[in-house]
Amino acid sequence: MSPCLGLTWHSQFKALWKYAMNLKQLSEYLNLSQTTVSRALNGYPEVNENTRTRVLKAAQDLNYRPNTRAKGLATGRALAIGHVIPVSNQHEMVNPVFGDFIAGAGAAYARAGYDMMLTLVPDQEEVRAYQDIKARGTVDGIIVHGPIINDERISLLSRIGLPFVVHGRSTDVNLPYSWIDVNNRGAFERGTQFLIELGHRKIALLNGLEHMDFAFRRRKGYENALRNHGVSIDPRLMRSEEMTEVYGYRAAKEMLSRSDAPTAFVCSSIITAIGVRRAVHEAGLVLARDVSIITHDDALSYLENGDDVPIFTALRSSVWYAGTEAAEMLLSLISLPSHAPKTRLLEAELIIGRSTGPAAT
Amino acid sequence: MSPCLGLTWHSQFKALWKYAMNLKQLSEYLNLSQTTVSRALNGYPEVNENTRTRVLKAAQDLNYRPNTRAKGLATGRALAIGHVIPVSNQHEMVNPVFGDFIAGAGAAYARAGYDMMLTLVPDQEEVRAYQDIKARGTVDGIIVHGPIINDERISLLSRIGLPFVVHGRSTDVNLPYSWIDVNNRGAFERGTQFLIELGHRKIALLNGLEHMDFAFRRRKGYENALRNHGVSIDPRLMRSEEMTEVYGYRAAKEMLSRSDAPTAFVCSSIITAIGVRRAVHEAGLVLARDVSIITHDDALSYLENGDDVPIFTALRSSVWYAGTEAAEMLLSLISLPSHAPKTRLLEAELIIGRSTGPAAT
DNA sequence: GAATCACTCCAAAGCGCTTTGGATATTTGA
DNA sequence: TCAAATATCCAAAGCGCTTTGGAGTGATTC
Repeated sequence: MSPCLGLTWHSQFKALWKYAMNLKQLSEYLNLSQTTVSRALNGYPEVNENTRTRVLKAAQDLNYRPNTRAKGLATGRALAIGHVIPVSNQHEMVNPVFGDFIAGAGAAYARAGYDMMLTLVPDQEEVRAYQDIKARGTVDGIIVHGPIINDERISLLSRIGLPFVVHGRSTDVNLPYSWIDVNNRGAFERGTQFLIELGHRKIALLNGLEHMDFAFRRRKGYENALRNHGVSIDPRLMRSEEMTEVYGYRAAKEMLSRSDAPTAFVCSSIITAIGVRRAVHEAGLVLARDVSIITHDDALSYLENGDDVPIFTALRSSVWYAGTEAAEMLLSLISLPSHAPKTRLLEAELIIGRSTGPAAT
Repeated sequence: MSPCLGLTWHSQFKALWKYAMNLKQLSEYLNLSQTTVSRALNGYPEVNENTRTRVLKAAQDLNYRPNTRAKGLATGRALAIGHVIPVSNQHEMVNPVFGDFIAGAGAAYARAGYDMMLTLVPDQEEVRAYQDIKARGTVDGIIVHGPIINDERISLLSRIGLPFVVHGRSTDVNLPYSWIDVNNRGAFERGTQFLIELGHRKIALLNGLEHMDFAFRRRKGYENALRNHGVSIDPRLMRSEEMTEVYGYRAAKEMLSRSDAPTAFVCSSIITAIGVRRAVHEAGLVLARDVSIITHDDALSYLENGDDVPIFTALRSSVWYAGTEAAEMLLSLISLPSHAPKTRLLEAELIIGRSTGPAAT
């Protein structure tokens, strides 16, 4: 049954390593019980240090790793975090923000030995999807993306008892819950005020979809600034759409063709701002002189806002950083489930770039 | 032990649903064996149709879902696909292409009942990471992203025996393996030729990092076209970097300031092309008239290349589509492991937009 | 009327791990 | 010197599921 020559075993297993080895094989190879090997690997104290090093070396040599599913079954934990991305069926769009956020979070998970699971969920099926995730037990907690106003997912998840952290917040939800968010209202109020102080009065807002909470708050900030300075709020200068380049272009083109064209634009995304810039150029106007643009900037790695001198004057907040922070909040929430919800409000920096200037008189 | 009133049980379980219920409970509730319930749920024939509908209804009502880990342990399959994204440590950049690809793949997985796992891997640790994934058995197969020239991951994965599909190919790897790729060489040859036919002779290439296989092939295509038309290949007109906006801007700005400035640019990404456009404007030049741009376009949802009339003349190939196709290839590879590797070469469309025109004479 | 068959259903083993509750040496204390 | 404490190790149960190998009905066949 068990050949005595370690070497024989060794080479035998070595040859077999493509068919992942298990604890039983490893313990037979070591002439130890599975219990002891398991304890040695997991750092329990009741195992001789010599034995432990022997076990660790063998595990290393034979390329052993515990099977995730089995470990999960036995411990009741999945060692995985889920990211649930709502997908509108009409347009299966993936906000580029998402990639950077995930990259940040992924780094944190890797440090903690957690896996990351992605689930795309059509928005009609959300309730089912979350129940599903909970019941199937594939993850220990989830990050909620793209919260809308009064997002029912929050009460659902609290009811279900699945730890979660929201990237963003949800206006009108009164339950306590964990979130990390940028101060969107404050940022847009500041940005709009900055334009007003430059003398602009006709300031357009090219916002994201306003059932999304972040966009709703941004509009509030924009409106606050206008109100505080006695500038009238003109619905004709406000748009709310998916934040594409073409959207920025079209909206700006249309507005700039009016007799009472706006002299400044506040954009919710650098991509939209790029669209606005295109319209500005096409209209034969000059940025910062004829038309000013200020935009939110998520500091995406592929859309850096210039180098030394920023292209756009911007409200900057790194979404990559938000990702790592959200991940760490969730991990600590999972390890200390009794604790109260954590919240974190990030401030956006106002970066002065080359897209703003005093209003033409 | 078992109260007779179905109602009692029902409400009892209903109250408990936040603590996911299991097969044993469900079968006790139904007064059936676990075997029968399992078979009923999984569509095996040896179960009465009445029983089956009764089981299905109860499962639905009590919100039962089989535990993924347990199911995986029992079946030996993970019902999950892994996506491994190499991350250079210096710059943790996430190519925006990735989001769209994932979205496409995710749709396919959802249809097939598979989960999606993401792993970010620092490129020094790749070998370990893949062995890890195999040994831990968390996924049934993986999608390999961002292949470089002579990518060692391919032979590693074949050796390990983990089904995989590469998004892209790897020059100099001679093993058979499954991949889906765009005809990058052909596309860039066509695009460059298009510019030559418009009379351009000084054509710059703003490529991605050329250790990446796609970028290497694109350069080959570009060079082929120049050679075929007797245009000399000028290293001073060729750049190879991470495809950001700032890269396009800087490179174009520098080149346009020369006495023998290029009259056309071939870009590897629409984002880089946007940077070039910025430099062109800033130099007081007019697109299509003074300087032409042709770019690869991955048809990203947030970076649509205009609407009716494309902004850029482009070589278009939807990465979202590539994602769904890759996913389906992998799924079929997993279900029929004996089959030979599948390969799929997608052609990029040449889209004529408003960024190209005849060379100024 | 016994044997065969199709139809339903079930008990129990097993997937690979952790962990409980000892068992067996080895030291220690008085 | 013997009991008690300590240090190591182990057998076996259990996590929630699938699946093997029957068992128990009636209905059908000869």
